[in-house]
Amino acid sequence: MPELPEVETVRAGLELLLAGARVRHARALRKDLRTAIPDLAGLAGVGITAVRRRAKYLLLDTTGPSILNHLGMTGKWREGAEVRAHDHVELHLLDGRRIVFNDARRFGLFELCRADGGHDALDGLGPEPLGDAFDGRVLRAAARRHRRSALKAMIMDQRVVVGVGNIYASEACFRAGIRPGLAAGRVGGARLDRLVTEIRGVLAEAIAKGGSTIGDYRQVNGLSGLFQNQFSVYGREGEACRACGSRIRQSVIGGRSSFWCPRCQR
DNA sequence: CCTAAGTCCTGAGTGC
DNA sequence: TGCACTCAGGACTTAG
Repeated sequence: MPELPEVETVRAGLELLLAGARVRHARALRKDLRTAIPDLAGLAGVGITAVRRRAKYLLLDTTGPSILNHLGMTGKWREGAEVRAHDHVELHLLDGRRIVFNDARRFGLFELCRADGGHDALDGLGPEPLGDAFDGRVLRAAARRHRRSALKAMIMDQRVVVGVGNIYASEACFRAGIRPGLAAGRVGGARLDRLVTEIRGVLAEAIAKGGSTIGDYRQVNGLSGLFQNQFSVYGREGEACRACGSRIRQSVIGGRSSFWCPRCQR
């Protein structure tokens, strides 16, 4: 899926489309996402007040229930009257526009929040990586608990820190100079501090570039992201490291394809 | 046949 | 032994 930078880019685009708009009615064209889409009749007539992000989830606040949405691997939002394959939810606005959530692989989520604004899916999530609550102490504590698991798997654990997925985990480990497969418990505190800095840095840079387009991710306005052109290691197996010239290596760590430089990362 | 941006569940293993 | 947790692997799904 879209990781934090892609979700944040979609959030900004959706906010432009939806903030201040009023829903005439909302309808599910097919309900079979990761969980069944609930009855959306309660969205008729609501105003959309804000579009927020928590972790990789989007939250559409309304004058009625908030909408909780996850893009899964292939979830997309767009504006347009044309019905396409894998359109799941359409929001018909009072001004006549049709805003659609489409998800080919159906790993996404589209639900309504409780009356108190919460949702079970948001429970137990770790701190936002770009917020003050994420610091070296967070990773040091996590590394003690997850001491035998691979460092890369640890930073992708959404209970440890949110928003880091398979692409940015490899990129952050490269920037920090740490091998992604190293057992977390064997990485010293100073190196974990450095990893915090690099996670924040790579995510912030990627947001500034509109995210990374691999396959079918698009911004709400249909444009591709640009950060894929700046990858140091992801998807570059066999190519030369831009820092030292060594061949980038690939292996499966925690079930996910992972990339690193054998010389720059120890 | 292979691979893919995510998450959830299972069952085996670990440690108090 | 019991319990709570960690950790690896597979499942879900469609497209290229």
